[in-house]
Amino acid sequence: MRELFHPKIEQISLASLLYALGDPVRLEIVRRLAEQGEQPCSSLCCGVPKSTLSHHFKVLREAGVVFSRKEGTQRLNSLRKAELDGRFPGLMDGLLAVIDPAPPRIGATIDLLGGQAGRGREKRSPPHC
Amino acid sequence: MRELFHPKIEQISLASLLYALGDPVRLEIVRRLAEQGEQPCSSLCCGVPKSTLSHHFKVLREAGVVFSRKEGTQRLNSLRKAELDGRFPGLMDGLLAVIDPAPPRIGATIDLLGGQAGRGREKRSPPHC
DNA sequence: TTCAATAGTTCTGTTTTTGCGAATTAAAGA
DNA sequence: TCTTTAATTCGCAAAAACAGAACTATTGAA
Repeated sequence: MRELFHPKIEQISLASLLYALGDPVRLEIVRRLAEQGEQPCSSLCCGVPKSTLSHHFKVLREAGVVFSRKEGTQRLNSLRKAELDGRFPGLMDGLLAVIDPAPPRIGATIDLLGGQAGRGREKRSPPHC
Repeated sequence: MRELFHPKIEQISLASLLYALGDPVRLEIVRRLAEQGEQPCSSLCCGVPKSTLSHHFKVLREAGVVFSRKEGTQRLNSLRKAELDGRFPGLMDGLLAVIDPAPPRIGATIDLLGGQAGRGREKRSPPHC
């Protein structure tokens, strides 16, 4: 598990940020990180294959949305909220305010799917999660 | 030029909206519609092939971002701002506030490109622009 | 009415992404 | 060292993006 690439916050464009957020799975990840703080990938795996989730985290990381640090055998991800707030004032708060929380199933693992659209591309390279 | 499909505003998801906005060309289109009001596709064609632009407008339209009406030989596009404000309060304003305007070239056609990332998919079908 | 011009769309082929299962790597602990 | 857990990478099939070429619709002459 090698160290991961994190773009400098001033390098990220609004389009690439929105692109990263334009997927229901990734949006749900962001919502949970905002709500629950730092989380390992594994705590969000429900309903999505690991390899796919790894891809989504990579997209989020490369778009500057999340920061990942190694911690033993897992990787802890957190929102780069303060940095994003500095780069795009008000954007994340406005966004988090309108994310409708995925229907909560009491005490259960939550299905990350359910949204209806949003896929995309990137132009960068390194891996993730 | 047949009539176009416009989703009901309550049908659109945040993810699909963000997906549509997650492309530098589309983001620039949105910025200009917000700034200049209703515009034909042709007024935004600079630097992007017609067929590609048509695709981008289709994505925006199907994501509920723009409304298109026929007017003679052209199609006039406008932001569905009020509806979007109703569905996702504050989101578009927050977004428009942080779009950095493409470098203005005085009196010239503006190159729509220049951003660095953001592509995506959709799950719908009908055409556009 | 017929022709030409303009605005957009659709078609088609190429390239890029995505999503997922399978195999792999890394770290931690018996 | 062997196992378990966590996550990445590989490889393939399906989908989408892009852009050029061809097509359709509308307008405005001639």
